[in-house]
Amino acid sequence: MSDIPEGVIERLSTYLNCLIKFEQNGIETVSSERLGESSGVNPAEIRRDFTHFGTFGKKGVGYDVDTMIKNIKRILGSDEPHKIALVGAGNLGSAIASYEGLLQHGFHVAAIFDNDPKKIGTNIRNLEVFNIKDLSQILRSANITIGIIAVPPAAAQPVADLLIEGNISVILNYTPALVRVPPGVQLHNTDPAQQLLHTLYYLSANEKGLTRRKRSSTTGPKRRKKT
Amino acid sequence: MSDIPEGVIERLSTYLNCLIKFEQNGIETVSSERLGESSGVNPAEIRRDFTHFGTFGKKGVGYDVDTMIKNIKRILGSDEPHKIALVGAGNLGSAIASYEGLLQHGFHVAAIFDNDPKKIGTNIRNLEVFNIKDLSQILRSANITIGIIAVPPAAAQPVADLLIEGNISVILNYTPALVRVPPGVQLHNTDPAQQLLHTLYYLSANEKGLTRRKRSSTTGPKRRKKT
DNA sequence: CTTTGTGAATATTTTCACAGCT
DNA sequence: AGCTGTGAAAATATTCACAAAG
Repeated sequence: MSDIPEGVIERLSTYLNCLIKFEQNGIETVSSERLGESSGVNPAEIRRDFTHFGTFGKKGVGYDVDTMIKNIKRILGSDEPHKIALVGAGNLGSAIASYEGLLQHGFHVAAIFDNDPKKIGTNIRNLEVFNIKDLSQILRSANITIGIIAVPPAAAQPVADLLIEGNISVILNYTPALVRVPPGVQLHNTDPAQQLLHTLYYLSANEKGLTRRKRSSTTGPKRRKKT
Repeated sequence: MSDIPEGVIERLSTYLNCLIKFEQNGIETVSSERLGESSGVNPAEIRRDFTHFGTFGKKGVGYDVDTMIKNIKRILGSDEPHKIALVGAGNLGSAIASYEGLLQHGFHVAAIFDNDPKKIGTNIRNLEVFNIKDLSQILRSANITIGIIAVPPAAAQPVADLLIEGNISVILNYTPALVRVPPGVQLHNTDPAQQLLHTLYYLSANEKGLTRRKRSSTTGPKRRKKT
């Protein structure tokens, strides 16, 4: 039965962002066309995406913004809070710990780890920095399922191994290092260089006078023009 | 003639990363099968991806790692250096300025900007922090084409507007704010929350006992199992 | 014998276009 | 009138399978 394309899931979070924007502007109802404009996705595709999970719209009217936000959150699982272990208390780690976007979506940095004795025991955003030696143990006892690696690249794999030992489900790797994980663990690499590499291709195509364009969003929904 | 699928371009940078790893390990030749193992892409697809740009392999042998790295870099355009304007000299900005991965791929932070008088004039990584008021002007005179937004969310759109005024081609937005850009500017949102949202779906699917798995890489190559 | 490059076959995703509901 | 939900069509992408090349 249910085999939902990955693209659908990715677009869902794009829709969610747009819907939240609509909500903030006091808009209570949107048509797939309106949502299409703001998300850059074809309206028919939006409607079909939704039908994978049920029928949410009112014919002749559209979708209720509030309800749809709740629906998508429930589908994705962001209607419940999720705990994050943040490894690395440097600049990047501090930035992530203070990141508003995470809280807004129910993500909660539950513990910060580092191996630097000068940092261990200090506080970042009201959270004590723990010794990385205790990572696996704390992970298990606090039932944390998401880990963010924000350490120097050389330490990425050892940290990943500790997270895995602690029974992590999702790893966000902010390091340029290639990290290996066993099946069953979701790895997401978030390397600015990698992201920029794609765009370069389209950049040089433009300079050569070819037309090539890309709308975008995080971990981008794929978009190309029809014939 | 040339309409190269976006997926191909994305996979290219994945291959590049794998090839660089091979190179570091002293491996001089790879077959599409080997590259497939390490990148998680079907060997036939890799071969077809390459044929979009020419024929690079030796039958019975495979691909020369070194040559292939050069080829992909040339195709993407990362064989030449690219200048970046970094906006925001806080924790995140500092982390990005020190990011090794950027340099490795020929990206070079050419100027840092902030609006905080306490930060303007200080140095990060040997780079003076400039007043954001001068952003557009410096952008144009230094011919900088890539901008990274690492400021508080509320400032994201105004900063984007300044970048656009400075004739930017690519914007990497590290803010959870939705940023609007005119056609002709490539926008990439890099919001950890957004990235985590996708993974949640697969997480809860697992908890429900369904099998659902995802290999990954930055701005993920799509992978699903065949019938 | 190994591995590429590619026509042909499959599979998947996107889009059209419209019946049907409000 | 206005917009959803969806069969059917079109467009894309992936994979097979094998001839040709070293």
